[in-house]
Amino acid sequence: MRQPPCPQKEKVGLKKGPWTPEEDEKLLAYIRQHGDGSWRGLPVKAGLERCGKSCRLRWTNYLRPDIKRGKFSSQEDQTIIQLHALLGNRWSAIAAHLPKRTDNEIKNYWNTRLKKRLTKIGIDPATHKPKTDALTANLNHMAQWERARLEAEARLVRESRQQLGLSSSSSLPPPLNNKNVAFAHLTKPPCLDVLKAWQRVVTGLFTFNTADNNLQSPTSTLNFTEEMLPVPYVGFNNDAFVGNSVYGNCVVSTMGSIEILGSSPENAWWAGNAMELEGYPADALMVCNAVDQHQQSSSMEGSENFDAGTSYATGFGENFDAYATGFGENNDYWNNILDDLANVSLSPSGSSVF
DNA sequence: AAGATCAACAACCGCAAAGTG
DNA sequence: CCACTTTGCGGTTGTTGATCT
Repeated sequence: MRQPPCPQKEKVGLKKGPWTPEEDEKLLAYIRQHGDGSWRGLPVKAGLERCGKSCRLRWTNYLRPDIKRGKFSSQEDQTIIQLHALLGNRWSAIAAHLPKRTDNEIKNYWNTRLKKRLTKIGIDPATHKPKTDALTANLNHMAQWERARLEAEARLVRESRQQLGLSSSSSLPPPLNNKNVAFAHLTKPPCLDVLKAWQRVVTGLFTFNTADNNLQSPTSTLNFTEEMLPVPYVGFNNDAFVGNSVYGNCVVSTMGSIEILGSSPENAWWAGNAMELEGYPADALMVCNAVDQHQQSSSMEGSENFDAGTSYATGFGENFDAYATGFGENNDYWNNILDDLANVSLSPSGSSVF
């Protein structure tokens, strides 16, 4: 025979709903004097018109002195996501790894924030796998962007030709003077053939090497063949990637291997479907559908979270819905790009890379 | 300014396992 | 072993304040 969930609730006069400060003080005073436990008889002894279960919940989830309240840190966010990928909705087990946080608080935080955040970036919070429809949406978004870029590029090429006195139908490329090189820099960021890049993701050419869909441990290794990953990828230290249920910081850049390590509390991390673009050197490019977990930047331009010194990045994140670019400070890299561009024709479309 | 909607959080409910006499 | 109580857990709902229209 099962007891009712709250044995005293049949009695009239038992209070429900939010606790008042006076009730909290009564409960605290009683527990200070007698300790917790024996919840059934506690309310009467403590002078509370509550059921014992309600008192226990209030104590364990709110009044206990060893509870930390307030904003979750990015480190805690990461831990929760990692553990949820591993353990599922076992909130008490997750809470055991987060000192001073209650399972109820973690559960609420997951349901109201983290779950939405993952959904927003195209990760199914139940499976921790990318959602196909989200990938398609991203692809459409990026296709629009690519189309706009090509149109702008074509327009600028037409304008530059007009300025140089060439007819629009001329098949001859304009002379490569400094002006054209400048245009090349502005209108033809290298290797932005994102459609092909994303196609590689969608068609699964670039797969993580987790045996199943669960995170096996806080440290995993992702492997690629050289063919899949023709350029060494330099992970930005303390960047994190979310993909195929893998979370962690990408810190290794050896050919064909990306190692996912544990988190770093003081650094921002990025969640998204990230990949390098082939054909450029290790410190070249990445496309990242990103979320700034620190929620401190409304744009990725100039963001210190990217290794801006050597990277060109494009992405759209939680706090903004437009592409932003972050040109680094490493002029050598961009000078090299300009040198490359000086050696190719300024055709209005197409990339020299793909 | 007022009502509607949303987000965040606290609390409740039901179930099950563990404990006790 | 049984009947009952206590405790723990996870899903869900209710409340409140902020934001939007």
